[in-house]
Formats: sequence, C-alpha cells, structure tokens
Amino acid sequence: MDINQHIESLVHDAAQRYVRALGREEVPTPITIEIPKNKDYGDFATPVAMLLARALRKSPMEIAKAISELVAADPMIASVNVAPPGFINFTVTSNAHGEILRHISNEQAHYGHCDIGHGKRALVEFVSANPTGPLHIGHARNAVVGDTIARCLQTAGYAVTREYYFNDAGVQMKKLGESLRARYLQQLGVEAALPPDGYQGEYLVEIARPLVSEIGDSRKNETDVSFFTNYATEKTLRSIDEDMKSLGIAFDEWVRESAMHHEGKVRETLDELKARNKAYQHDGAWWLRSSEYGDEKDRVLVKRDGEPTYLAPDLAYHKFKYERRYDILVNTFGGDHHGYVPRLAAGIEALGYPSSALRCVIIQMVTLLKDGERTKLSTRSGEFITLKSMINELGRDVVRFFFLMRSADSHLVFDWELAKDTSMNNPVYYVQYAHARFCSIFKKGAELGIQYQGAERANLALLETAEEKEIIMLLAQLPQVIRKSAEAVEPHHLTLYLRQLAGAFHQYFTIGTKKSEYRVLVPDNQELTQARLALIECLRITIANGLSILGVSAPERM
RNA sequence: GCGCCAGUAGCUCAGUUGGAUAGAGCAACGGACUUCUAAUCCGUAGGUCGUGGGUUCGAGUCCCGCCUGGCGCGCCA
Repeated sequence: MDINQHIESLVHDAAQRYVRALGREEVPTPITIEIPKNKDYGDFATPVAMLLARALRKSPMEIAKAISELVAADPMIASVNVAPPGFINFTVTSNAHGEILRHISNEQAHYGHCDIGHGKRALVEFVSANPTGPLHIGHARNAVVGDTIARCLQTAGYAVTREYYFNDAGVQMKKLGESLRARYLQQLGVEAALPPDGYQGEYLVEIARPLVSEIGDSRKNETDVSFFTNYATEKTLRSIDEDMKSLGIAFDEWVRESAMHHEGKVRETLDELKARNKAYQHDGAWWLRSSEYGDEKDRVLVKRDGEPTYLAPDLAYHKFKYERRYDILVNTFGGDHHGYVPRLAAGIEALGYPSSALRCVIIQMVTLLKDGERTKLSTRSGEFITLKSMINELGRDVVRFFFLMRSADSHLVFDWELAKDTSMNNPVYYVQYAHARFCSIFKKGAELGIQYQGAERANLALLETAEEKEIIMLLAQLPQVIRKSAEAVEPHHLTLYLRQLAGAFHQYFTIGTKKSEYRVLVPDNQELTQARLALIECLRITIANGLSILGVSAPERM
C-alpha cells in the first residue's frame, strides 16, 4: 500500500462527494496532499477546503469540517482535525505504519519503483562532448546528472536509452587530425609544427607514441589528414568511454555527426524545411524561420559557402531522434549553451515535430574551490583537472554524490577539500554510514543468537516511539520522491531525501546508546526486537535502493 | 543594449510547484563514547528570504519596476 496515494484518493473521493451533495458537478482544483513541516499538525495535511472555498462560496472552515467527517471512518486514519484558516490534518494509525513496513519488506529491491512511464521510451542524451581531448571536471557534472536522470526514469517505469552525440565533422576535426600528424612526425624525429590554433595538449603525444610502434613511419608522407583524424577520434572516444565507465555510466548509443551527412540526413532535413517553407535564401545563405517559433531571430542553416552550420546536422540528428519514436527526449546542456535551446526547439517545430517531447536540462557551471582559489569551469575553458584524475583522487561515490546534492540549474561551487575529506564532514559518508550501521546491527544480532523472522511475522504495532513513527512516515516517501525526481528531471531531490532519512536514523540510533531500552536489540524482549529489526530492514532497503539510483555504493561496513 | 538564469544564516545550498512558527551541512562556541560503529548525536548562536510595489484568505515561491552577479547574444561549434 502506498499511504500517500491512499490519503490522496481518500481526500479526493470525500471532496467529490461533498461537492456533489451541494449539487455541483466536479472538483475544480487538484487535490494536494502535504506533509506538514510542523509535526504537531499530524502526518498529512491538505489545503483543499481553502481552494474550494471561493467556487463553493462557503467558508473554508465549514468545508474542511464537512470533508474531515467524510474521511474519519477510514481504517488508516487515527484522527482528523481542522485548523484555521481551513487545513485538514491527518494522523495515521499504527496499523498504517505496519502496512508501510510490510510493503517495503515485500518489495525489497523493487521498493520505490513505480510505473508512471508505462514502458514509454525515453532517450537521454548527455555529455556529448566532442572527441578532441580528455574529459575534465566541467563534463563530470553533466555526465553524473544525465546518467542519474536516466536511472530515475528507469525506476519510474520508462524504457531508457542513453545516447552520446558527437561532432566528428568539420574544421575542428580536421585541426585535430593535423595536430596528431604533427605529433606523429615529431615522434619520428621529423620537425613538424602544430597548426595554428591546433590542439596543444599532451594527450596527443600519448596517442602518437603508440601509433608509431603500431604503423612505424608508413604514414610519414601522407598528405590526406583523414587517417589521423579518425585515429585520434577513435582513441579519444575509447578514453571517454573508459571515463564514463569509471563513473558507472554506460551509453547504449553513440551517434556521429558524420553519419548525419553520409546517410543523407542533413540534406533530407534541409529539403524538408524548404518544402515546408520554413527555410529561405537570403544573402546567399539558407535561413531557418526560427523567429516564427519564439526564437529571437532567424538562424543560418547553410552558409554562403555552401557549408552547413552546426544547427543543420543537429536538426537532422533530432529528426533522427523523433524517427526512432521516442516518447520523451531529455537533453542536457551546459549553462553556456542555454541560448541554443529556443533555436533547437524552433527547428523541431518547423520540421513538424512536437517540441513538448523535448526536456532540456540546463546544467550550470561548476566553480572549483581548491587551495583557496576559485576557478570557473565551463565545458569550453579552464580544464586543467581531468575527469580521470578527479575520480582517482576522490572516488566514484564522492564525485557522483557531490554533483547530485544540488539542483542542476544552479551554479555549483565544488569544494575540493570537503570532497577529499574522507574522515568526517563529508555528506556522502553520512548516508553510507547509516547503511553500514544497519548491517552492523544485523550482524550483532546474529552474534547474540537473534534470528530475524521477517516483517510479516513481527508485531509492528510495538513501534510506537515518536522517532520510529517519524522514520516510518519518511520511509513511505521514497516512491513520491522518485516520482518527482523523474517527472521534474531533478535527481537532487533524491539525494536530499536520503540525507534526511539517514539523519532521522542516526538520531534514533543515538538514543539507544544512552538508554538500552531504546536499542534495536533488546535481548530480554524478543517481540520488540523483531519489530525494530523490521524497521531496520526497511531502512536498509530504502537507503540501498536510493543510493543505487544515484549510482553510489551502499557499503556493509565502514 | 537585448535575452536567459540566479540573489535565502559568515560560507555552500535546500525549501514538497502558493500553505501553518523559513531549514540543513560547513565554520564558531558548549556538551555526549564501560552497552547495537563517535564517519554519530544533543545544545547555543546566527535571517528585513537583494530591493520597492502588486495579486489573495495566505508570497521565499506568482506578476511589474529597480539593484547586483553569472551566462548567452557569429554565415563558431
């Protein structure tokens, strides 16, 4: 039983009945159920009476009183009361608490999953950095947030594909090839200069070295640069893939811009836009009528020299997304690319596709705070710490958790010293430590010869302290939190929830260190011990499932 | 100049889509380990939610003006 849904439908039905009794047809406002910040107000609250007051021309208090009488008989409701200016507050029964725990215990690793997706297909495109060099911290936030959005959607019942799109055509790629060729020649002892604005980084030297042992000097006099471009691209992609794997991320599809050209998709897209009269020629270039769709101005699709801009193949790529019949398309963008979104949406509409299927997630810049200095990191600048070294130094769990603590669309200051602090103060360990404590309790129980019998057989009504009730009500929130994270594509809600839940547990646990009758394991009270072990089991399941969605490990000891 | 995003405790940030007395972590100060892990817990202190109006039963949240900061405004990608 999901207690949230139960309360919601209870209030909904009661409101319907009340409205109908007044001779009205429908409830004009959606039913909202809240969890009051102040515990004195109970487990749940609804402001529905105040929302109805105007339409019904009755006082909120009167409506609240009437509705509360209609729900009072429900077996899950211990008490209902009405508070001014018209809140209805509920407290649930201990029977409801027991139901919550039995449900979690039955669901196990599946607890928290839901099916708002109904198996609909979701495409999550993220990172999509061009293969011109190693990934750095600026990419890491995008990678982690994108992957966790994908995980949330999966847990919410979507069939998810993770996709990486990269630009392997155009001048930048040519420059990359020329740069590698220069490094290759240098390795052979030939004097060769990097092209102007070439790629200076050491990593091309590291690619050139094995290249020499692989092919010797057989390409020494090659004038066509494409071999070097391809070689550098493939090597870099492999290294990007390794970086992603070290973060626990596996892409299902890798789509190349060059394929959009080779397969004729760019031409096809341009023809389509022309046929729809959404592209026009002006000053020798082809323009998209993006201003018809809310963009600031029209945009160039094909330059005067006949070369397409970035936009044309990207629209072909997005057309390709729609052709594959995905129901929702999630895109992550670096904060410095937010201005591109209206243009993309305009192009999609111009092609006749609904841009409402597109969910653009802006992932704001990261400022690195290290050695007392602040460095701004965009995906285009300031990269001197590679993603690889970041993971080596901090570990996957820390990197993932840190980027998931904050909402993606606000700027983030990454405190390197705090992230590196492996002993205390690091919020990752706070949650993981809770999990380790659960496991430790079960281990200790086994040592004392206590055999956990399962939630089904426990007398859960014995869980009656305020702390226990609070934890149970928190546990019941996981499905809502996941649902919200998936619907809003905002995974940080889950991170915050896990910290809150871990906090409630640590507090509860500490009471037991002071007073032995409040410990989980009470050897002279087997029945109570069994009930509390059920609570710990449910805590373990909930924290483990949450961490799993974040891609963070749940250690059994620390 | 125009557009987008932001401004909440000394610092970093939440704030359940408009709800009741605005929260957490860090930093500061004071406490708690013969007992299930002190990587923990408790307490104290810290606020004109940038600012001025507006909308209503009710605003940190929505609307308008202003101030401050970030980003973007190319026939670059």
